[in-house]
Amino acid sequence: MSAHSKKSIQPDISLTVCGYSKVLEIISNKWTALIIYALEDGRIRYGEIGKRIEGISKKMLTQTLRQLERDGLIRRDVTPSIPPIVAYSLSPLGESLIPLMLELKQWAKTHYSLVEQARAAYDHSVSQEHS
Amino acid sequence: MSAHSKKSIQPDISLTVCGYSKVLEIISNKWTALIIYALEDGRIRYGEIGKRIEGISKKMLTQTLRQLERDGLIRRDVTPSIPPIVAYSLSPLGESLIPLMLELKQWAKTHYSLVEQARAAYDHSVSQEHS
DNA sequence: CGGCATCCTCGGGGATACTG
DNA sequence: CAGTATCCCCGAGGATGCCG
Repeated sequence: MSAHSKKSIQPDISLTVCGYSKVLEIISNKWTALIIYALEDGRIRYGEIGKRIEGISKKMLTQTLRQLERDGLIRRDVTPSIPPIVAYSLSPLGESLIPLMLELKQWAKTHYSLVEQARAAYDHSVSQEHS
Repeated sequence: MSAHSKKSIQPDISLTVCGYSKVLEIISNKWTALIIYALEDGRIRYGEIGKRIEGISKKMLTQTLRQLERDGLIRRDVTPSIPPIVAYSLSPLGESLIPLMLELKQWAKTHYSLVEQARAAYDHSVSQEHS
């Protein structure tokens, strides 16, 4: 290969390799961030999470919790009473995400209004040129 | 409201309000992080981005670039020659994301192997209990 | 209470072809 | 070169119902 040396550029950025994407793959599901947020305060029961997060269904709550558990970010403790009590809490690995998440929130606090301005300006200029 | 004070819990975590989610909504599209990564080195042409990112189609490249532009994170400079030259670069707002992204990468570097271990352990224990 | 099983919809995103 | 325009498919995720 490359018998002719036109200096062909090889891909050097890949979804499965890029560190950015690997973390986002973990925390960017629709409800993941919300659940982590709910768990920040400490140990909390299944039902309580559902009540605190607006609009989440039991299906997605369970599914997202399972994923987080599988990734080792949260712990699931079952008290086998009737009815059962199931409480979730962040694992040490999960807690290591908190500083990261706080900076996400901080960025939003200081920059999100600029994003909204940019969107408004962009949409306006686009609608103008189509008139 | 709350005529009866059973201390009914109100949702206090919302997709549209949570700072975590607002940032993730911006940077968590499939190709967004990769493109930001490609732009970190500085001004770069459309075609070059496509060549550097493995597996991206022209459609998704254009579409993701448009979103980033709309959000004010990147700038698009056109030199109207034939053929045209279009170069993209991070805006100041986009550059403000870089420290955040670096920490995402750093977290992956130090913790991702633990996530993989947790996944393997979880999958193993699940397959065990179904035998 | 804390799930799991189903069904269904909607849109993200891939493949391909055309264009100024 | 730097895009549009179409068609199409698959899977995330919502709604609903049943269960130990």
